[in-house]
Amino acid sequence: MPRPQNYSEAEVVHQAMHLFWNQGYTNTGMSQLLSTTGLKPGSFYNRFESKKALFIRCLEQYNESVVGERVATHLCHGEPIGAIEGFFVSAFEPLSTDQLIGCLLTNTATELGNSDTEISKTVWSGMQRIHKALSKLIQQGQQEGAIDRALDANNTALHLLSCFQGISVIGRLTRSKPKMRQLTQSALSVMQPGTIS
Amino acid sequence: MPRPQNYSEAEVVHQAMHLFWNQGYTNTGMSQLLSTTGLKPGSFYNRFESKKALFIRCLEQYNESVVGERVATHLCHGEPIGAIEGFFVSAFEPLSTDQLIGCLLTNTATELGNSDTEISKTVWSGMQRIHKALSKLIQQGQQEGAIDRALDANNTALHLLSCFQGISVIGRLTRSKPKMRQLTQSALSVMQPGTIS
DNA sequence: AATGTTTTTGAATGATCGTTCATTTATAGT
DNA sequence: ACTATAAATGAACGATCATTCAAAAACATT
Repeated sequence: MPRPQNYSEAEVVHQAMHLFWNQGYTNTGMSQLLSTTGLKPGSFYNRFESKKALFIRCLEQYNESVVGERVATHLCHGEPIGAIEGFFVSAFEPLSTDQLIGCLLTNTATELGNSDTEISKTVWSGMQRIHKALSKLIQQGQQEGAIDRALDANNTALHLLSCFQGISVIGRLTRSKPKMRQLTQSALSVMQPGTIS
Repeated sequence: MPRPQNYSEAEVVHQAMHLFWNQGYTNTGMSQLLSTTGLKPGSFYNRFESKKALFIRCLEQYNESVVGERVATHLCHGEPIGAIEGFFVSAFEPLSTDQLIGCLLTNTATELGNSDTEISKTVWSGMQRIHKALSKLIQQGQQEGAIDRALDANNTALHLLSCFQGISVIGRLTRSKPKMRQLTQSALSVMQPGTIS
């Protein structure tokens, strides 16, 4: 009976996510959001409560697809240190043009982490996802003997998460892949007492 | 002969810098800039070319006063590792209410590093200041034997700079001083083969 | 006092911000 | 065909954005 919806909601969220990823929340206007997705204002507000509500959906989608995908691909099997390296590389040297360089969570944390608690919570939950997977992998590596047992797994995972944010910042600024590669190695070196950068 | 200027240009830049530091460039509007500084539009544009021009002056001021001050205070004398720790602490546990938590350069890098090359250059020059001071201090520590001679000083300095950015991101998001403290220790641990976090 | 110079003032600019709403359109069931 | 339902459409909203400009005001010099 009703008129059918002529767009894919998932596709809209996907496209909006990439705009926000590239430009940030405030620097992405409704006009660009509408022109990119092809939606008209009425359709948009019929489906999404507001620009902010869409943004939070994009963050959730990012946590599920981008973060979730990366975690599942790199942090759930294989030799721990190599796995973590793969995780970093996937973020800073993306193979698919669909994946942008750097991290939406990093950008959002600095843009809005100071002012919007709802958004901050969503960003932090995504980061915790990474933290948990890293911590688990480190513990596993310690059991296998690949990682120094004297390290605190949670602290080390937090450190790696923080390094990830740092590389994301440097990468966004310089776009230097050599730097990002070098920084990844430095980040990993905390787990490898023998290795020197 | 001319009518005298009834405000301090340095004070205006100082106040604007703190607004940008807190809220970011895009999220700080001219109306707030004017009400905080007490300037009227005409006076503002008589003195500063544009909002962006003022922002760049704020970045330069930040590089000179905040970064320069921190570098001079913490990274130019004393025992190297303790000095670097002091540098981190000063940024994440500021004593003066005049210093905000985190780093304007970090926030600006993620907000505009992707889109504005002039701003990016100014941000990067501030970061290079930190990098150079760190590198010099590391080399000094290596000569004194306090830091492992096998480390590459430039790479290690870049790593510390990146850690600094990462802590700034995590700090802005969580405001957790224990986390920032722990992360500082983890960052320093690369230079201390014996120490374990 | 009158003059010249520069600043201050504050109203006003056009553009864009995010959002609303009345209307039209497309479908499935009667 | 007609009806009921929900979506699509696009003009329009008030608010705020950064910026401009003509007029008034304050000083040092003459």
